[in-house]
Amino acid sequence: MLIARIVETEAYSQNDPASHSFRGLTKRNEVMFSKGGHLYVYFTYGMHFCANVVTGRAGKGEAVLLRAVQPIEGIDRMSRYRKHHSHRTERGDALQPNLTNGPAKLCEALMIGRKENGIDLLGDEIYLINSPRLCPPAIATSTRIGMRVGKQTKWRFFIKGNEWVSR
DNA sequence: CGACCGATTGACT
DNA sequence: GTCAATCGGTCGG
Repeated sequence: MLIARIVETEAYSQNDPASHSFRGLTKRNEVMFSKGGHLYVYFTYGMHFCANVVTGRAGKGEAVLLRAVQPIEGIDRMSRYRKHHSHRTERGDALQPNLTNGPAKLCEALMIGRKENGIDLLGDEIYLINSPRLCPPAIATSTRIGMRVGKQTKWRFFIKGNEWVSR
């Protein structure tokens, strides 16, 4: 059993030029158009996987990208699944964990890949559980990371000050 | 069919 | 800060 706390996300919707669903349904993004509560995993840059929680009604093409998680249980196994990583990395003057602080890193650490695309998150393989609700001041927002279009939309959400956030 | 490129990462100047 | 790795999806001809 691996347990991790989601500490950073980004939102994507169909009328959003940065979203995979922007140009409509394709083989690759079909899970993104499924009913909310499924896992949409995509392969990118020829080597990385990234995972999303589908959030909309069927046909809507809405999902939330998991950008960073904080290991809660099984951190030793996660560390083994991550191929090339130093435990900590620079962020300005400070050091921060390097295990699950990025969308492709967390997939590697949690062994999420092609096979996990389309998983029903209400099942027993991968699922979400509640976490104590955070008050708004504890959540920060910003523009999303790594895109050429849709840069201005502030749909990145992360726990302020959490050291497992990607940046 | 060929060309381009990406919701990234790690290594390096 | 820059850049290569590496390949499937997407689009134009």
